[in-house]
Amino acid sequence: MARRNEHSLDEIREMILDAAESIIINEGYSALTVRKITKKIGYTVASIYMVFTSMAELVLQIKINTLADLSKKLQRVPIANPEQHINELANTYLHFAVKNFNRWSMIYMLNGQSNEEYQQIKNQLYSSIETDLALLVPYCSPQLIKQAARTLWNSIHGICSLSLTDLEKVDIHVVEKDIKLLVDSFVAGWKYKSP
Amino acid sequence: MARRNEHSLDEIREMILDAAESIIINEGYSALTVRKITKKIGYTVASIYMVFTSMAELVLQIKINTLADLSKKLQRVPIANPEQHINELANTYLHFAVKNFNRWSMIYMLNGQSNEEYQQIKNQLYSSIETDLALLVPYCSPQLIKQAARTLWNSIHGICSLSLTDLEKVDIHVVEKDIKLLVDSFVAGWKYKSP
DNA sequence: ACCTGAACACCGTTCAAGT
DNA sequence: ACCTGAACACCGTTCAAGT
Repeated sequence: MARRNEHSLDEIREMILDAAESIIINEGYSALTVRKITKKIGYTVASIYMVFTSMAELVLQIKINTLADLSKKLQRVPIANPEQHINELANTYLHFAVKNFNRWSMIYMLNGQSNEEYQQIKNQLYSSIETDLALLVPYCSPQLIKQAARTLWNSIHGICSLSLTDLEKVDIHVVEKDIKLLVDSFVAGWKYKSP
Repeated sequence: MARRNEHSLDEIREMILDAAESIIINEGYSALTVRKITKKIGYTVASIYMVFTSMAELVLQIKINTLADLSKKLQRVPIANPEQHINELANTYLHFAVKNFNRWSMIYMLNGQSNEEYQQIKNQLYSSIETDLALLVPYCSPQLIKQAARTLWNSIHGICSLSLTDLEKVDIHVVEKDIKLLVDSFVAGWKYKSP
């Protein structure tokens, strides 16, 4: 056997990514194995190493794709007054996490590799909030804006993360209210305390 | 072979937990295997199933022990004015996470099992903040106090979590400042917005 | 009753060999 | 050049058997 030439290497790469993604979506990250992926696309186990150096690289690519999806959703949030816009962004993040729970929770699994592209797309997530905060407190130094954006965004993530994983029986409306409480309180306090 | 009777089952259980904990501390959670644990204590692989039903149960027990350690540290934080006390608690949490990074990050690894004891000890973490918040805004309903405590604590965790894992080259002083910014802003805004 | 040895059904990764 | 088959060194878990 060998030599089928039905698909180009690029096509095989895409087939693998698609198969892996659907396994993650349907069965969760822990169910992802090389054997399951390659069986799904009709190739042998070893074929995956023609297009990826390791499982870790495949996983990183999937993480990047998920972040890209998320980033697109956030960019589509309509511009409004800053406070409302931040609340909308946070809510969009929460609902993305709920709807794409298996893909989303995978992003933050510890240990993970990382690369330039990954870091860059993560920084994008902060930047949208930065412009809102800059509008709220004019004359604030860019450095403080960056700090506030990072702090607030990490906080939003913390609420989503613990609320959705701790026990899934948490009502989503409770999480929505927690996020609103955080954003409103933080913004109000930050405005008040800033020059 | 078989039958050595050098140790009671309870002793073996403790030896296993100690060995597992030191593997996690030194090599990280991903390095933890049944074979490594049992080799360390001089027993065979199968012996672990005399005292634990599965690796998952062992891992849950270690998580509980870590949370108990953390809870003790938090309880030792001296009472001060509410705002200062919350800041001290948050800082204690951060430093526990840094010093016990491998044990701490393991607690929040998704998928994990859970039981009564685990949930109970997690709820303890919120309660210390609740009393502080109640002092800050008298006549606030217990329900809103609970919500604020949960929201703030989850936010603190989010900052620690993303800051420490995203890339460990983050300066701890930066994280300290982010946490202070969160706590001060949130508390100021929450006080202002509450009845 | 306590503990073992060996097996079972899995992993990710490698690589000589086949077309 | 593309792809395979088979092996390697691992996993967690089980269980008949030995003392």
